[in-house]
Amino acid sequence: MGRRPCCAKVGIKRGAWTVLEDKILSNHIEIHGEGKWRDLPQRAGLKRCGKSCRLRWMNYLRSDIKRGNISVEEEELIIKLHNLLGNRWSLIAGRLPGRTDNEIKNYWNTKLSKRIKGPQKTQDSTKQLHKLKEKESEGKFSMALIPENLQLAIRPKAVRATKVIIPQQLGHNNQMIKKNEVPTWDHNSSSSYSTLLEVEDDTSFLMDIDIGELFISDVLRSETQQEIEERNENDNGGGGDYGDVNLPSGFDFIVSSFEDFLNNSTEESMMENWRGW
DNA sequence: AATTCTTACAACCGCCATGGC
DNA sequence: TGCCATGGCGGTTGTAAGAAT
Repeated sequence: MGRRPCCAKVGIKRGAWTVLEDKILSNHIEIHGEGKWRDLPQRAGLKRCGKSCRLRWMNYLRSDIKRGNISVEEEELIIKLHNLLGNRWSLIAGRLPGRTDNEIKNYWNTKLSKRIKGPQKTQDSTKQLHKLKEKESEGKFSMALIPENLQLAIRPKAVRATKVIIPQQLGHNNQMIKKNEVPTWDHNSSSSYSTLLEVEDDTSFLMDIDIGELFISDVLRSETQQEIEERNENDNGGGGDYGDVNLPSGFDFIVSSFEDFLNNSTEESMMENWRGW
């Protein structure tokens, strides 16, 4: 049994929406509210696919949509978030009030992806997984070689954004450090406490993203716009503590936390703590 | 002025997660 | 437990407008 198509393809209008169609759709949603998209066109008297109506409403007609150019601040945020989240446009859009996932995706594809060129040191998780699976099918690699707990970090697609939580930070022996508490952490890197303060600022844009949605590798490879530019200028092939990945200073603390977390945890406690974060 | 190329973005498509039954 | 409807997501395509030739 096949899947029922979202709408009958015959007699359905496609392409650009007219002003009249927009008005009909807006009026209908104002009166009846969102939802029941499949039946909406019939109820509203539109010759459109329900999915198309939803998209038009979500991406264009909603009153809370911000029109106009994307500001420098927004752009910076998009870049940061993209480094951390990859092509999870809806998650990124969730951090930019008034912007839609479609808009950000388009902006990225047409402007930012070209600007941030240079050798791609990283790939998004989907591609990573795809490549690994290819290698596996060629017999050059086995997924079994990857510890099970790390396999969990390779996820082909974003799960739905749910709650947004900032992880508590780990101190020695994985003890949680309460927010606003000066950590007793004796970190070897150039800065411990100062880095913590920086991190709190630098990650403020992540305040309501569930860190469970991030991969360790995502954190490891996150770059700020400044660093991207520096890398593009120098393009020396990198170095640093993590192979050819240039680490942003602001993430030292998080990276160290993850390292301690990985080094000092049993598989069970790891999963427990991870979910608890 | 005409044609070609590029850019920007709206819209479409297929797939997947979730929830109700 | 499985099926189905629904909503949502990310990738891709289509096309209008502007720039370049």
